[in-house]
Amino acid sequence: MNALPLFDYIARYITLTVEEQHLMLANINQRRYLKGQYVVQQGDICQFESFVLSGCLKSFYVDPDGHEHIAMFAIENWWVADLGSFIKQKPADYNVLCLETTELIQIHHEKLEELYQKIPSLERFFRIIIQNAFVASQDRIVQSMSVPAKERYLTFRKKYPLIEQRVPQYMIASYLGITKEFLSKIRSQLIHEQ
Amino acid sequence: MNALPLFDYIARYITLTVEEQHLMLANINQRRYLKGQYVVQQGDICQFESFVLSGCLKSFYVDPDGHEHIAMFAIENWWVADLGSFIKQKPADYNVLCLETTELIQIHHEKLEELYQKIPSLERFFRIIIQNAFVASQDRIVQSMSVPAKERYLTFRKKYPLIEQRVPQYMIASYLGITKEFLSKIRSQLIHEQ
DNA sequence: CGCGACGTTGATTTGCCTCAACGATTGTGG
DNA sequence: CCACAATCGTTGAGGCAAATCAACGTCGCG
Repeated sequence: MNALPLFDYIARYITLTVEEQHLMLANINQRRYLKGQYVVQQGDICQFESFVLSGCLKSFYVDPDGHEHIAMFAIENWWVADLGSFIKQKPADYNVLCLETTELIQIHHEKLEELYQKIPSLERFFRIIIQNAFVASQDRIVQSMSVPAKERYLTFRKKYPLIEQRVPQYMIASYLGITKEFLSKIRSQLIHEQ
Repeated sequence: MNALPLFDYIARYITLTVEEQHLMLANINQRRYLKGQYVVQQGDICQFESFVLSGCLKSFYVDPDGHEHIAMFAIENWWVADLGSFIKQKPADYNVLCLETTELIQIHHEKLEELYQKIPSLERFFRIIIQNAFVASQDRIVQSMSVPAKERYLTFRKKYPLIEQRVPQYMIASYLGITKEFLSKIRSQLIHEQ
């Protein structure tokens, strides 16, 4: 298992003793998924929090009309799960699907609860991670209300250049809350303006 | 100071010893605000996390055109702050304003960091709180993309009946991401269809 | 009473969606 | 190595949800 990127990432926020690192290692698993495979499916109970070692995923909701709405993307050094399903251990509202061959480190729900008991500073770690995610999520809500689609697209490109290069445009459109056709028109506008 | 509601609320998630409760008491303050007063203003550095003992507040962003976009409401037993400003100690993007006479319990940023050191289970408490808030925030994003305004209004009424009764409609419209005029039309539709 | 805050209603406009058709690129099997 | 099907992106015509603008009604309150 290649847990180094995970421990590096954790080390940005908290310090783990060697014993704590071993304890974690004993309670996590690495798993490889192929492009097109589901990590979580709507209706499943989400068993794992997953840390992305390599690859790319999307988490999305499929509405009753069959339209897909992307909640977030995840690439290297991101966490992904259906958090609502994970914390309440209830059926998932979201799907998590691999857009590329993807290596994940997964922590099972029960194991994480045990780890929280044994390594209290892990609570701090996840508090900080989720706090940041929450702030970003609030900002995205307000952006979607106050900023027109063209500007949201430009902001996305600036904020997530790595993602923009790796995922097809119709998924970016879905993330931005617009149709692929409309994003296409925005892009052609941007080209003609400059 | 009337910290009972706060301790009751905390007790839903973690158990504090008597000494820990005293330690907390020594590091929090109660403060009363009048209707119309700001707890945080855009540009300020947000110094406090505030727990609502009584009253009602809105947190909102004012865009460059002067339009106001409500990120959230807060009533009894909610927490409110500009979290992004609070955690990074940088100028706030949001305002927090009292809609009624409001009693808050406030924890200063520095004191909270100290408390985290001294009472590790507080990390757990806030992790859980913020996890729930994050899940709700993600759902709101997806809702705003997949559900038309009329349904979002009905969902809001069902989910937050207490808030709906206390705040003017134009603010609910702003929270839902629509204009007051359009919400008014939705309401008259709802009346005429039933 | 009169004013300010809030809500409503109607006419018009607009940002974005839907539907449909048409490239361009890629990959895959015959 | 070509055929042809997916997959992805583009373009245009028409439609709808929601915004804008403007006017008016209605309270509660100083």
